[in-house]
Amino acid sequence: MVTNEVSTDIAIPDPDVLNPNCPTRLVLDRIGDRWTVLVVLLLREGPVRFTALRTALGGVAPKVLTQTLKAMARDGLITRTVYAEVPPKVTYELTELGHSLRAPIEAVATWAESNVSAIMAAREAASAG
Amino acid sequence: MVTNEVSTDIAIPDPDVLNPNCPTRLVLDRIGDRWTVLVVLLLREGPVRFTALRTALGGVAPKVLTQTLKAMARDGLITRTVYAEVPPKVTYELTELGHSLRAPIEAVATWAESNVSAIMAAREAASAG
DNA sequence: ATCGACGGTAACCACTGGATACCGAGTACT
DNA sequence: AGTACTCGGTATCCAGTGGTTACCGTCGAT
Repeated sequence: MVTNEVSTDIAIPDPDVLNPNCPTRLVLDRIGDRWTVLVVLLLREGPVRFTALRTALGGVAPKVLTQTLKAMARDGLITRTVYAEVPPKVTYELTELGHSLRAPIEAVATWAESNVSAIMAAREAASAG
Repeated sequence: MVTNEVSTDIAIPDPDVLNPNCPTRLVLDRIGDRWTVLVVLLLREGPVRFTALRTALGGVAPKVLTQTLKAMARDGLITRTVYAEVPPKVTYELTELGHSLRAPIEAVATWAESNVSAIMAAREAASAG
């Protein structure tokens, strides 16, 4: 009586990412976030300041970046460090959990880089035909 | 005058995913899409019909699913096959490109499944504190 | 003649991402 | 002394996308 009563239309494969009621969906939502992936990539080398992130991301609205960072911090992916200085200094850094996310994210990024041309070609063909 | 004048705040790492002007961003947008990842996962085993997808995804709005599938087809990730039957039958299937996306996506999905508990814990701790 | 299956489209709403303006503390400049 | 500037945001408003519900077209079964 553990996970026997799967009564949906389709057989649910091993990973329950596909189960709408599973919290893994929340994780996918986070990763599906427009900026989270990029932020992880940017924090690879170490702590980065708010404005540096903003610049590197190419002009995200500050509100949105704040939202993203807050959500990531809440989920334990990054830590936020405030320095009692003026002008203010705040840095963000990957936690261990955040670092563990690097590998999968980099896999996706690498795929993206390798296959952009194919995708662009398909897109052109679609709009041309 | 090739790529020597990196004059941003931050050093831009090898992958130009971080370059806002690079089409890789488009790819990330596609992957960042709420449903694309799930669709790829669902199409692993072979062609699947529209309604089956819809059911398995747990009640996506048909409009949104159509949008997602159209975008994926346009980008060469899946093919759409219409059968001249009644009632209508349409199946979607991963292309070779789509299959190549499986590995990175499954890496992310696996990570999600392994780390949901940690994330949920962090989230609880955040809301409790 | 009507209903139902399937794969959508049409019209409408809500929420989130985005752009812009502004703030507050302190320091350097004039 | 007054002003401008830095940094890390918040406040306000707008747009675009995801989401919901209703409906369509075809044809076989009832």
